[in-house]
Amino acid sequence: MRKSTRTRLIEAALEVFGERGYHNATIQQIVRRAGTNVAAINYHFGDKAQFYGEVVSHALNLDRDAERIDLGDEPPEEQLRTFVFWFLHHVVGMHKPSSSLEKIHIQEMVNPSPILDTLVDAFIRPNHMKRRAIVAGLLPDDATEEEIRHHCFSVIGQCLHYKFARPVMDRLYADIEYTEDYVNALAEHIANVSLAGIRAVPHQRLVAARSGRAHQS
Amino acid sequence: MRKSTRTRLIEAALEVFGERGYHNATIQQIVRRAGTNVAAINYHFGDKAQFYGEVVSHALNLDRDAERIDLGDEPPEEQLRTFVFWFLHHVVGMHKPSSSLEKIHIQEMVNPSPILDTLVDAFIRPNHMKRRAIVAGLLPDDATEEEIRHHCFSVIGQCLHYKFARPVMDRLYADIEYTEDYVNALAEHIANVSLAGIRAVPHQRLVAARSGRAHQS
DNA sequence: CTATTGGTCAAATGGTCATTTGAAATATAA
DNA sequence: TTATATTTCAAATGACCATTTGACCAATAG
Repeated sequence: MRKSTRTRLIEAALEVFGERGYHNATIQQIVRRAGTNVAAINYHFGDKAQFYGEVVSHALNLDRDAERIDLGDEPPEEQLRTFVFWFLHHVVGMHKPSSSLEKIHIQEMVNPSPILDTLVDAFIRPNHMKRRAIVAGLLPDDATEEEIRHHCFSVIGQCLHYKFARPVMDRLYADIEYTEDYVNALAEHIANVSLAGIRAVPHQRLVAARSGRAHQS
Repeated sequence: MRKSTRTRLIEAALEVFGERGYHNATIQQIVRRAGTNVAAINYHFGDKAQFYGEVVSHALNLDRDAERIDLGDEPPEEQLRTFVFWFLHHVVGMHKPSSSLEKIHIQEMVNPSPILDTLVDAFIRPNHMKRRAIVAGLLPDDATEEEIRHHCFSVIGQCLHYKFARPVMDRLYADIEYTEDYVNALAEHIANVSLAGIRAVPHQRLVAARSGRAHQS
C-alpha cells in the first residue's frame, strides 16, 4: 500500500527544506512533490513552522539510526584526516549527496529559524564535541579551551568555505570541476594545513612569550 | 539644502541591502528610511532589480575612493598577518562596522543575485588577487596555481567562518564576547595556522612523493 | 499669467504566499 | 446497512510585496 500522506509530506519536505531552507521553501512545492495539497499541512501539522519542527525531528531520528562515520582507534592525525575527507565529501561532493539533515544544518547556519536551538543541541553540538576531542588529542595537554576551540573552527571553517563561497569560486575559477579526485586533493590540503597549525602551537607559544604577550596556562 | 531623494534612496538602500540582502530587503523598508514613498523607486530607478544595480555601482565607486588597507613593503608574513587582522575586524568586529560593500558581498555569497557577476569582477576578484599575491610570495617558487589557490581559500575560509557560523557559535559558546582583544586573538590564531600550513608545504611534498602520490611541478 | 516640466504623493493593482473553510470521499464502528 | 470519525480536496481568504497609476505640487520658461 501507498505510504501515508503524512509520511510522504515529511519525506518531501526533508528534500525541499534541505534544498531551499525554511524561508524559501513554499508549501506548494512540498505538497506537489508529495502528491497532495496544501490543506494537508494544516490538517496534519497545524502550520508551516510546526511542520518544519516535525520534519527536523524526523530527520534527527533518521540520523540516530544512520551509519555514522567510524573514526575507530586510528592515531589522532588519521582521525582528523578521515573526518575532513568525510565531511568535505558530504558537504561539497556531488557523488555522495549530503543527508537532508546536513543540508538543513547548512541552511540554518546562514538563515537561522527558531528550530536552530533544537538542532544545535541534538545534532551540531554532539558532532562538534567529537571534533573537539580529536583536536584536543593532538594539542599539548595544557592546551586551553580557547586554543582547542579555535583549531576546531579552523578545520570546519576551511571545509565549509567550499560550500558557502561556491557561487563566488565558480566565478573566480570557472573551470574547476569538483570530481572525487579534486575533492580528495582539497581534503588533503585542509588536513595538512590544520595539522601543521596544530603542530606549530608549542613554537607559537615561545614566540608569543618572547614578544611579551601572555599565555594563560 | 536637503539631499536629493535619489541620493537618500541610494544611501538608505545601501544599509538595508547590506543588512538583509537583496531578496529579504523590502522597498517599504528602504523608502521609509529615506523618508519618501515607494513610487520614488519606480520614478528614479525603474524597478527593484535596476535599483539594486545602481546601489551596488554606487558602493563600488565609494569603495574606489575609500582608503584601502596598506600592506606596504612589509615582509610577506607580516602582510598576511595584517590582512587577516584587518579582514576579521571588518567582517566580525563590532567597533569598525563593515562597509556596506562588504556586507553586500557577504549577502551575495550566501544568496546570489544577478549582480554577483559584476561584484566579482569589480570587487571580489581584485581583492582575491591581492591575497593571492601575498600567499604566492610565501610559497616556494614552483608552487602550482592550485596550491596557491587552496592556501588563499584556507585563509579566507577560516575568517569567514566567524561570520557565517556565528548563529551556531553563539549557541555553542554563549559566553564569548567579540571584543577587540578577542578578535585580535582570533586573527593571530588564523594567521598562525595559515602560515604554519604554508611553511609545511615542502615537507608535505616529500611525504606525498614518498607515499607515491604525484606532485606536478 | 500660463504652460510645461520634474518630482512627489496616496491609493490601486496584481502576484505569491500561508492559512482557513466547508464539502466530498474514505475508512471504521455499530 | 447506517452512523461516525478521519482524511483529502478545491476554492476562498487575507497578508505582504513590487509595481503602476493619476492626481498634486513646485519650479521655471515663454
